[in-house]
Amino acid sequence: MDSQPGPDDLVDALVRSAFATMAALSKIGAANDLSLTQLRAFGILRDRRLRMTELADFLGLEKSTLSGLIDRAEKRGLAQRAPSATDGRAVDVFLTPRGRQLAELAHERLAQELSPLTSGLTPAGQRRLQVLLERMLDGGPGPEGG
Amino acid sequence: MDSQPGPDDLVDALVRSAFATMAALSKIGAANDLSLTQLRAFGILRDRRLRMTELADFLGLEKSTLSGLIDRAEKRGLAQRAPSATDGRAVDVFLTPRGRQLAELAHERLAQELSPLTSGLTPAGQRRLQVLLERMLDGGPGPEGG
DNA sequence: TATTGTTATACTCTATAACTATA
DNA sequence: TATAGTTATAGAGTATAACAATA
Repeated sequence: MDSQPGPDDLVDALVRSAFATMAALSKIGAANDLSLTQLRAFGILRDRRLRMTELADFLGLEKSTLSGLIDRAEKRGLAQRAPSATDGRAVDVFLTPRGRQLAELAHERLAQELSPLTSGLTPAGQRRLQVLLERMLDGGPGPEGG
Repeated sequence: MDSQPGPDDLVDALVRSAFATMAALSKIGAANDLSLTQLRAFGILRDRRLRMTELADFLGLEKSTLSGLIDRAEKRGLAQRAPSATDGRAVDVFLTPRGRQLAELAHERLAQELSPLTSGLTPAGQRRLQVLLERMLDGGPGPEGG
C-alpha cells in the first residue's frame, strides 16, 4: 500500500516529544539553577574530561560562549579548569565532586520526571521505542526485524 | 547498584531526539531570524488571535517577557497589536499577512529539515515510531501488538 | 482591590571580532 | 600561520519589581 500517512505526522510526534522532554529538562534545570545548556554540558561532562573546544563542539556553541558558561559554573564551584597536560594552549574542563553530584542527581531526576511519559509504554514498547529512536538518530536504516 | 539497561537508555534516546528536533527548529528559526520561542509563538498564532496574557500562558512566559518578544516581531512587521474589543486593559496579538506566511513556511521547512533523520527509518519503522511516541505522549499503554 | 500590560533593571545565553599565548 | 582560549561588545531571552490604566 502506498498511501503512507506521511512524515508530517511523525514530525508532529517528534516535536511534541521534544517539547515534553525539554520541559522536563528545563524544570530540573530550574530546580538546580542550571540552564538547559549547562544541564547538557554537565551531562556530557558527567564521565568525561574535555578540552574547551571539544565541549563547545559537542554543544554546538562558539568557544567564547562556552567560556562564559564555564566561568559561571566555576564560580559556583561546579566545574573546574586545568591546563592540558599535552598542549600548552589547551584547557581541560571537568566537573568538581559537587558538580558531578549535581549531574548525577539531574540525570536521576530526569528519568523520574519523564516516567509519566515512558511508563505509558510497556517495557517491550519502551525498548522498541529506544531502538527506533537510536536507529533514526544514528542514521542507519538497518533491518526492520525489531 | 545494578545499573539496568532499563528506562535510562530510553531517556537518553529521548533527550538526544529532543535536541536533534530542537536543532532543526533552531535552524529554521535562524534562517528566518526567529528564535525558538518566537517560532513557537508564531506556530500558536498561525490560526489564532490571542491576548498577551493568553499567549504568555501558552508559552509559559512572563508577560513582561512576551512584551519584548512581540515588540521585536512588531518592529519587523510580522506581528501586530490591537486593543481588545471587550476589555479596555487587554491587548490582542496576531500575525500580519507576512508573519502568517512566514509561519506557514517554517511549518513546511520543518518536515524537510527532519527528513535526514526520519528517512533513516523505513516507512514501516516511521509508522511504528510515530505510534509509540503518540502512545507515550497520550498516556495510554494500549496493546502491544506491534 | 485585582487584572492587564509596559517599562526598568539585571542576568544568562549567544555570536562576532580582537586579542594573547602556544604550536 | 594556525590553533586554543579569553575578553570586549552587542543583541535576544528571561524574570522580578514598579508602574499606569482599566475593571
